[in-house]
Amino acid sequence: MSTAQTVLALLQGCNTLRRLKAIHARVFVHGLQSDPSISAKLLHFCAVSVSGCLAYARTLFDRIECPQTHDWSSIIRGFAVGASPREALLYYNGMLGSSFSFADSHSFSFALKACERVGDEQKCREIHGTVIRSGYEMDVVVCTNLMRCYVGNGLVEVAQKVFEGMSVRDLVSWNSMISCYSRAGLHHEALGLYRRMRKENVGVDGFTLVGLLSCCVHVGALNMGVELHRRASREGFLGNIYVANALIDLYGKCGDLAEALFVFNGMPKRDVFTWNSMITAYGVNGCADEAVLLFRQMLREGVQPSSITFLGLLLGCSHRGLLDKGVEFFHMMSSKFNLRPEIKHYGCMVDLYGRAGKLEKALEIIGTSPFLVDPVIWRTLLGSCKIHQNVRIGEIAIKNLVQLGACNAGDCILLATIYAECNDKQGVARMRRLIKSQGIRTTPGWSWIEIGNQVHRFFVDDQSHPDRDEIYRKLEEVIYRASLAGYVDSKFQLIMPDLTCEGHLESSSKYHSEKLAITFGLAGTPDGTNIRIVKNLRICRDCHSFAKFVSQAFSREIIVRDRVRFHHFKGGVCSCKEYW
DNA sequence: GGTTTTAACT
Repeated sequence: MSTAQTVLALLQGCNTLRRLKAIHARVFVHGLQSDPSISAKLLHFCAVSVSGCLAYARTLFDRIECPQTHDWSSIIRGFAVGASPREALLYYNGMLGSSFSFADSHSFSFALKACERVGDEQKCREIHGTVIRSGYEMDVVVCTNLMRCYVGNGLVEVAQKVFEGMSVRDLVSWNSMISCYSRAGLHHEALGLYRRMRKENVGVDGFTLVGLLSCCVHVGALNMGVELHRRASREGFLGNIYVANALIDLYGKCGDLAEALFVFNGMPKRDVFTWNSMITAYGVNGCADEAVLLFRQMLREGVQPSSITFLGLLLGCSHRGLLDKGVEFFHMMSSKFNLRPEIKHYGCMVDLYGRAGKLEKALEIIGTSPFLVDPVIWRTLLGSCKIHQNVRIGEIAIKNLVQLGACNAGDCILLATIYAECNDKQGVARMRRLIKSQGIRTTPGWSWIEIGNQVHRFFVDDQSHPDRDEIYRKLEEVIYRASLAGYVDSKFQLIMPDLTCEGHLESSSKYHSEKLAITFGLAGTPDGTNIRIVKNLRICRDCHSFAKFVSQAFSREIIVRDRVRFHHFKGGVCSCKEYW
């Protein structure tokens, strides 16, 4: 065996930087430093391996007289995934200017990865141009990276164009497009892609299932999730821990705790995601006691909790009103587990104290937060002020929201409602003026309902559904039957009929989206079927009351997942016990 | 020598 071959063999088995340096010394002793295959191997190890060293890689690279394409790729890759992706782009530019080498699919892919991390939209387009000029436009891996890079820069439409333009797509490209839609918040589009995959007979793997399940969670598409669960089971993916974790999350966030627990119990191996998903599932469904029991079991089994574990626990405590327990967990984080509470944990504490009526204490928590205060935390406080009709602290909250430039119509409406409930007409008028003067935009409210595998979305007073005439006729009937059961139409009841949960101020809206969705569900599913609604905002008093009486009048269980929690309506009562 | 996956305060 020649010395060069011996060195290459040594490199093959090398797994530490110390060993590598020893090999490097040997390379010098034998005068092999200019052997291109050896320097390439050395460089690749230093730039890419976890036990490598980027600074050392840079030294090695600088010593290569005529770097070849794979040398450039290694150094670009190292920096692209490391601490300074900007530097990767500098090397990419260097490669383009070099006369010894040319860019190939690998170097393009790594440069795009760097570009995605840097967040340079212009550079992304520029690389795209070079890709086309270099004839790599049809390369599957390059296109996949282009898609990711565009989405990372907020250009999902361009990513979609790249995807549609591909002449050959492999499963990774499909999975990546699903992930791109998901990152852009276009969950419905991602689920639409799955329909296309079925039509075009593209199979699925664990990546596909996890991506799709996550989309189902976001839009509350339980039926679709159940179908994916069946498919996962049929095709042997239930042993995939990612898939099983995503299923627990799906069932938890769709209000089916029994099924979540069934998946959890069936897992031979669990990681911290598994425990966190199940604890959070209990938390969001208002089962704090179960969440705490599970947490204890987690510790008994020797799993180290993460900060997310505590978020699930705190969430559970605040929705159940377990003030002392929540405070205990908050302190336990740092004292027992060396975890620093993050801004979201402070948010939970504000919620916890606020809901319990301790608004001064909630305000104090905001003051002690070492983080830059965000709008969400003030909005949380404002929500508590609404529950406890506290004008003074409500005004502090809105002032801070205005200062942060984050005050939205929903916030103004919340405070206006507090004023109205305290019969402060001037206060209500001030809020109206604030909305007008600041040109504050309202968030349109919408509700989803899934019938079969189709998700139907309704806006307030929606006119876009093809069956709208029939839906509105049915709605009149539903309101009539609900009122026989005791429902009082809000039009005669509210102090401010135009200040409502869906944020419509100017034109007094008649039918909130959940009323339309519930009606559509009653008409479109067999008697006795549960009706599941997902809503982007909080449910308002009127719709809450409506849902209660409908559940009684039609003997249906109605499950509404609003922006923050579940309401299970059954026989005229709601699981939230009027506390939300 | 490369590409795709999960949970998180209102």
